[in-house]
Amino acid sequence: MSTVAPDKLQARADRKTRKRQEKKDQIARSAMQALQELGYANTSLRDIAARADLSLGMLHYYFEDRTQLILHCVSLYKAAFISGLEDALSDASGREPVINALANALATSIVEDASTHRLWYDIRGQALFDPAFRPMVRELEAALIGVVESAAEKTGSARPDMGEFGYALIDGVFRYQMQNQLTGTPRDHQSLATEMRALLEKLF
Amino acid sequence: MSTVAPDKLQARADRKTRKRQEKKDQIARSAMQALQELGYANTSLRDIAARADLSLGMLHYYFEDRTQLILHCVSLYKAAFISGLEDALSDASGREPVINALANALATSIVEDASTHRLWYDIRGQALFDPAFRPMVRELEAALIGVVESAAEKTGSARPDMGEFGYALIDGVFRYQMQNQLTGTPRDHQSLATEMRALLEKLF
DNA sequence: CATAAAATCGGACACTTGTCCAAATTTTAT
DNA sequence: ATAAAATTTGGACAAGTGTCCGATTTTATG
Repeated sequence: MSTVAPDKLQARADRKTRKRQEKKDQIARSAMQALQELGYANTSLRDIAARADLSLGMLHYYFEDRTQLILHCVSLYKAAFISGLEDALSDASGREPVINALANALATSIVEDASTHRLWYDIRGQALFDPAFRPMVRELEAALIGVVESAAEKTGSARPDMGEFGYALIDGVFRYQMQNQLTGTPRDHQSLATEMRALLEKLF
Repeated sequence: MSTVAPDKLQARADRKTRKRQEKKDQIARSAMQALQELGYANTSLRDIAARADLSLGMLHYYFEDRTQLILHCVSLYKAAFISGLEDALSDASGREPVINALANALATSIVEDASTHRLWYDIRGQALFDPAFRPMVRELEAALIGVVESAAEKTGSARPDMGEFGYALIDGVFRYQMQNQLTGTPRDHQSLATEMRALLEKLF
């Protein structure tokens, strides 16, 4: 029989799993550093371990395999990017403010997090070949489509297929901007936002 | 001194290099098979050699290294895709015919060559990390931007930045269609063309 | 403090990778 | 027919990969 109350045991177990989750997140953040820099194809577990100041074995102590670790990274990316967009949108109402908020949020993300998005596009590309990544990609894209639909409603331009179609268009411009930012001529926030606003004005 | 005329020597040399080029193309076509199926990250030179019914050493006899071989594949893809689009456009004049021709050509390519485009998107993503691929990606995208500009002129809607902006938009929809075709619910030619036409009507 | 559990290390492992080369074969030219 | 050149082979090589595990250290618990 146990010498402590069941609720206390539960509390302990929760603390344990929460601590474990935090450690996983911390490892994933280090992993994202490496993946952002080197790309999916060129990042080894040793690269990740080095950046996390951890031994190789630890990675397998916290993650089943390489794929699970990378999926955890994408999960973190999703949470950050989506909630950022949703926050930007939630503060705005009315057509022009909504368009401005979205354009500004996207432009800011290009300037500040271009190499993080580069990693996302890399993983999304991998999902075209490796089914293991598809559910996560689908989840993230569904959330992005939801953001577009939400913006469409706020601007009074909600239509069937607006979410998917709008996502594809915005993503096309966003990706191209990211590519130019990293491998071409970097542009400032205003220029990026203006271009994105031009698209959103036509879309919504 | 030589026993044959210089022009004959020249002709021989040309035949040699042409034969060599054809062999390189043939190897590259086999390589594309493997790359289309497995993706950049998961395709080894042994995978390629197996599909080309060639020994491993042959690949290095014809190509300096793995990167050069893959670049040759992209070069072949470029020639085929771009000239296909240019042909489709050259036969059309007037706003609606041009829009229809472009929408149809793109939709046909989604239905027939989705996995080839998947490879292109994979390589384009690699270029974000590996500078060796960037010149080729730039070249191909410049050609695609040129196609969009050409279409814009034919529809009388040429504007500054129309090429880049239009390319980004069309690419966003095209890529999303390709992704759905391969990992989601495949659609028929008409449905794809209708969606693309809807975009082109607004763009031009 | 003692003990059990969790965390961490360091290295072994089997396998794959791109590259390279000496030798053998085939093709071409004289 | 013969020499030279081009092509092809098969395997060796070192480096790198993901995975796994026994031993050790650290942490939490009674």
